[in-house]
Amino acid sequence: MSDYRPQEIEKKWQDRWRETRAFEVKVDPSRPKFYCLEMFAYPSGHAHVGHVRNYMIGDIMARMKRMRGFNVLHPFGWDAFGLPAENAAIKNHTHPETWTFDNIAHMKGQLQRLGISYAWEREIATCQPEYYRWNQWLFTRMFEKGLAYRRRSNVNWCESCATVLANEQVVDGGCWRCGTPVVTRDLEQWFLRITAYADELLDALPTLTDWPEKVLTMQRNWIGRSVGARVRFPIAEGVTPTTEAIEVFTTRIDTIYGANFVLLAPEHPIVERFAAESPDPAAFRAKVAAFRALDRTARLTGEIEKEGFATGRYVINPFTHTPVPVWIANFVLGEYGTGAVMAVPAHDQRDFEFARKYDLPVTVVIQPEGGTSEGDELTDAYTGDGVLVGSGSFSGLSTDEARTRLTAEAAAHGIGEATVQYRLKDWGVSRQRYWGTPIPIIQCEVCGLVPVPDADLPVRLPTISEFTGRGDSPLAHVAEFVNVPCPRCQRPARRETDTMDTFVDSSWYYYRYCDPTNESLPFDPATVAYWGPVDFYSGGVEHAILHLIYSRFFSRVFRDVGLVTIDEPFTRLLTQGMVLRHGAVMSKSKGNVVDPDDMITRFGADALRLYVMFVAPPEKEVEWTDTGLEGAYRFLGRVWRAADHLIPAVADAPAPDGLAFDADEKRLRRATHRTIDRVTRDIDPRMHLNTAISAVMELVNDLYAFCDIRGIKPGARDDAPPPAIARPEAAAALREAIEALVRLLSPFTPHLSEELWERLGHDDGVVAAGWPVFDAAAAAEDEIEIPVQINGKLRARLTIAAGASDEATREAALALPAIQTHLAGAEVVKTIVAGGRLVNIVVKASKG
RNA sequence: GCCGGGGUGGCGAAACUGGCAGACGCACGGGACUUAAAAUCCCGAGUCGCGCAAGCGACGUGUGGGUUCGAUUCCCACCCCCGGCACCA
Repeated sequence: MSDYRPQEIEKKWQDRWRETRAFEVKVDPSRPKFYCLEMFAYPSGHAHVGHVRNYMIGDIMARMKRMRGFNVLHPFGWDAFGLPAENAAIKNHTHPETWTFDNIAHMKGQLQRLGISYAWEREIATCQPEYYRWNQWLFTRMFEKGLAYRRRSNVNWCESCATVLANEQVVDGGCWRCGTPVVTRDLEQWFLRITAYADELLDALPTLTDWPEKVLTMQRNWIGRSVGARVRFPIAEGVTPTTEAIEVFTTRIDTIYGANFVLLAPEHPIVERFAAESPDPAAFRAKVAAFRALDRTARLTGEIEKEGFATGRYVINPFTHTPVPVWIANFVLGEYGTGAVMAVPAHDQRDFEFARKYDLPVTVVIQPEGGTSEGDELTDAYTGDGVLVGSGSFSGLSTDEARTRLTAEAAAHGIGEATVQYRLKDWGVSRQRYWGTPIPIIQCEVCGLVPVPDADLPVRLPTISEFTGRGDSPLAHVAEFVNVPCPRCQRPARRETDTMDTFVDSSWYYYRYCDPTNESLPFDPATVAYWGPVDFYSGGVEHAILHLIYSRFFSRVFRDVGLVTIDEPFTRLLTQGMVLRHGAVMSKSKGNVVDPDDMITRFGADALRLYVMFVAPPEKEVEWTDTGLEGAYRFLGRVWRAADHLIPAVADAPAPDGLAFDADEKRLRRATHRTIDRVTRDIDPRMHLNTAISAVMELVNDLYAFCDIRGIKPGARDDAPPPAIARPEAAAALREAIEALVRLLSPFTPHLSEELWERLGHDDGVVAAGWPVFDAAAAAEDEIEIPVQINGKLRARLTIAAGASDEATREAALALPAIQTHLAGAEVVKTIVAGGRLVNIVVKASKG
């Protein structure tokens, strides 16, 4: 018998897990698999408790599933490429690789001290050539399929990070990493054609039934499919159409008879020609330039005054056959749709405001159900559905029907067609930085863009010593890297010097864990067929539209190159809440981080794990409190004292089967088995880890209450003699409770549980022992206490045999003295007996 | 504006299918042990009123209505907080 000394037992078990490679697994088709994964970590240096909460959540799941007989894959690794390593190199003159691996070593130690049950043999770091070689391999496959392509375009540029950002990486107009406002640059860039999968990515969302609604909504918004039509408005010479046309995209073709003018984005290709052909090209161009110079962020977020000017040109509305003016407007986006819109001021709020501002006509073509309106009288656009008016032969149709009919009509005349437009753009993956995967392409003057042959992969990142952080891609300055013969014609050629976005690395790492050392393929298809998909994936919600949409895309690319057969990589997703301190997210700059190592030193990893899991459900944010952690530590001391002190007294206890338990012992056994049931369901599927822990706490309280009644003193000091327990039945019930308790707690507090389990005389560990088995008979109540209400107000409690008939329950309730008192002089209207749960007597108040 | 989540004691929270609101814990108060303190063990506690007391009563889950024998839970309207999207035609 001894005190609870977490530092000793935690070290002991962590050493043992490492020595026995306790969490290593292999493919075993005879057992059900469970792939449990937490989003891997960027090796920033130190993990704080906000980061490690996520690893704890996954570990609870992994450890519980292991005990329940699953073959559990629970790996970990490092998202090891990225800018901070390079920035640190610039600042401290250390090589990014040194910085990265030093950080990995430190953080790995932190995770091991937390007792997270990772299969460390499978650890990967994405900056290793053995890993990024397969980024290059897949990029080549995508290039071959036309899914990776290069084009010049306006891209998002972060001045501070000196690199391009994908659309997904622009948050509120700023860089997702550093917040610097994003500017536009015109660059030659590599793109991955995620839009080829846009429909599939959207349509499969409803199959993700175990994802949070919030994430599904965010992805749906991000993909932003809108169904509409393209319609061509011929450019007019006077009032006659020419053969040239401006094409618009609209979701409201039903309003086309009310299209009073057409608006062009300042970036629209025809703008320059209109300028050149205008009476005063210089003034025209100046106005366009002013629009284009508007702050990009403000333009995208709509925080600008809507302005425009007439080009002096007209197009013919192809349905009304009347000329309408063409304006250039600052709020029309060049990169969406066709960069031109038909403006229907009566039925679009933006167009309405624009028309009123510049005194343009407003023609009503949709009447709301039962209402009428005139363009002159409108104070707002009517954007709802209704019935068409003033729309030629289409008048009288519903908006819904009109959309179909007008689209068909346009198609029949070759002036338009149905089309689908996405907000989602192709993924720009070129980065003008060093610490990333080299893009495996060689540019030859004769052959064009030629992929590096698979046999020559990986294209290794050359070691460079100078990091300036200035200007273009660092690799462009490494002559030996850049100047290579063309793989096809052997003439001198140049290597691509940009590196890949690090989100490429994280888009498929979960498959690599299944087969992390494969040297001939990214992974063996049969191995991934066994382990995949990830059954339980947890991480921060900040990846809802970055990592999680890219991964769904990559998983499909792997499917289409024949390496996997599933569509969706993650079956169940949990987005964990952040840990706050003083109301703010922990960050080094705010100086409010809690270092897990400090807490482990003071209270042990088990107490830290228990506290973080107990304080709130996993999805919720939590506020860190030291007193809460102390409470968890106190509780574990209480568990330790009960278990360790009683072990000698219960060591020889008989098995519970067939024993004649008395009332107290039965009550304890009931508590034990009810707790097993509750904890089991609370962890999986409910993931209410906080209530699972409170159920265990209640069992501990019940155990102490039992000891109190029997005069057993588990809380006695170290030097007290072990208590004697007279009845073998009592010892049996106690041992059963302790053994259940230790195992129910073991996903949360693995070190403490293993230690107590060993001290209880088992030498094969809690995993081998398995999850405690619920015994419904032992959990059953003989008698139950149910509330008795009068008119919904609690008036008395009734103790009655479990399973009593409704009639017997009713009579017993009515006979209670407290009920009799309340019923005096009242008339019972009816009595509701909710089987075994409640009695409610409905009365009418007596008059007078 | 649209979408999603939420609002419950001093605090973190619980209540699974409409059935005892506040489990469990933190902080707090009392008792036992101790020369004393810490630790530990036991007990108490939503608010208000009456009572010396055991107890009794009223009120109580953001606000207002509704459905129901019964509502934290379902419906309608509204207020507030958090997250996401947003001039996307």
